[in-house]
Amino acid sequence: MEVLIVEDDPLHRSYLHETVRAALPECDAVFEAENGRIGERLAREHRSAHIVMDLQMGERNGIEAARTIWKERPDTRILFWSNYADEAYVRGVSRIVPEGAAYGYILKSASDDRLKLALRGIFIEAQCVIDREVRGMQQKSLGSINGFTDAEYEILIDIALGLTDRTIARRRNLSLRSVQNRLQQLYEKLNVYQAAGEEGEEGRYNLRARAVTVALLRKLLNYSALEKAEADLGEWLRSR
Amino acid sequence: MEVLIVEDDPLHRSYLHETVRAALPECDAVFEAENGRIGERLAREHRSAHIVMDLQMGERNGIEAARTIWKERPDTRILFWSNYADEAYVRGVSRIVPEGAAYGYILKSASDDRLKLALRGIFIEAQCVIDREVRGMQQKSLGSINGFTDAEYEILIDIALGLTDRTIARRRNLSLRSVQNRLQQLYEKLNVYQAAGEEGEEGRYNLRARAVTVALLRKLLNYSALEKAEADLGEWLRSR
DNA sequence: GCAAAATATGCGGGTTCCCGCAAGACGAAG
DNA sequence: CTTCGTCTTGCGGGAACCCGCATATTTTGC
Repeated sequence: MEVLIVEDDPLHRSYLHETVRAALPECDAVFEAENGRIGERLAREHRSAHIVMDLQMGERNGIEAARTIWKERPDTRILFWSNYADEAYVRGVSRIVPEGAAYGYILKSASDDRLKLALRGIFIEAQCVIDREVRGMQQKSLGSINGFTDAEYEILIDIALGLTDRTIARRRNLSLRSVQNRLQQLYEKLNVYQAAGEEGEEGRYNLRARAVTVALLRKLLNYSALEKAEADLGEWLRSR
Repeated sequence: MEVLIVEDDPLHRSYLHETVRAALPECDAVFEAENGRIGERLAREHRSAHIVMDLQMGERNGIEAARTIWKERPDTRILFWSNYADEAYVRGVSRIVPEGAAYGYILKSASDDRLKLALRGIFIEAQCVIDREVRGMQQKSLGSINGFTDAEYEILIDIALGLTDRTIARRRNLSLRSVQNRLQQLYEKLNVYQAAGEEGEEGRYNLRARAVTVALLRKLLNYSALEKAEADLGEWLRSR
């Protein structure tokens, strides 16, 4: 068995290396990549079937790397090992995992044993191993109470990018009023109406801008999600 | 000599410990704290004069911790050791460093030797040691071409928080029109006017929201800056 | 298949935002 | 003192935003 490690922090990389060696005696070789781009290349060259990957990397982040890797080999098993359980990351990952693929999501704050268990579970047993904290996020992002629809998430991204209502309507093939409906829906869910305060005039917010802030503070959105959204937008703009 | 380490990642913490021992043989004792709050407490208890600190920590980030520490003992020497050179961090740090204090800002990606040199430079020689990459940011944030005035930065934060023009005016003791002037100034500097595109109507942006996005993408703003700004806002709201 | 519920559209209006124009305030040079 | 540059404020208007109300259209559950 061969394992590929994709992680930009040298300390974490060598720690992962040791842990993989310790948890998987059947492992013959361990390769290391220090960012997503190199990770993609090595995965292609070695036909890697077992990958441990950080999500937050400078050159090319884990989600993008995983997407292209999975596009080429959907049965690759990937363990994401990340510092954060931001809803933006969790949503990003579950968006791209192929049907039936085995994968995992473990926090860096997890213990040695949890990590080792996850390594064996995913690479040997083909299970899905998701940390408790991350699991909570998944529930939320898939609906139910505090959850956000795809439609709501989409419009959140659009206003976060700074698009006008009209532009959003064109981009999503909607009427102006529908866009505004979704916005109202979003404002509702994000609790942006609270401090508007009637005639009190105290703490009045610009709903549109406030919604983005609240989403950021709640980690519904984060830098890497914004970055990706911006890239998508650029592509769309160029295509017309 | 005693050194206090404030860093939430266990791997980085023990690496720092070793490096401090290696670089500073005259060091008698090393204390460790795993977040800003504990760091503040230990600094107080041990009257620490030499501190190495991460900026990004869950419980209480490095900038806040440093501020309270420096408030109690302005001659404390602090080496910030961070993953990022975001302008938001750099600006945050240079805002709080006391007159004449010795401090440093080293990136985690720097080599062993750079870190050791910085440790000796700051703790023994009382120099200021700022990494090249970080230095670049400082130039920018202090004025000149691509730089932002305090006024511009302030209004950027206010719209990022989602305040209305009127609220901003009250908060900053300005007239409505002045607020809007500063906004125009900000839009100018952030290059938000480019894709507005005349009658073409293509890619028209909501300037206010777009400005925040651009600032985030350029790392003029980041999560921790937003978090702090939100706390400040809450305080101001309560005070009236 | 049908009723109920959710979602999408159009219209009209009040509010906020964005900004050109012009007039005062203040400090820095000359 | 004058003049220039920068900052501030007021006014007015066009555009965008927020949203209540009423009407299609689609989806869902039975």
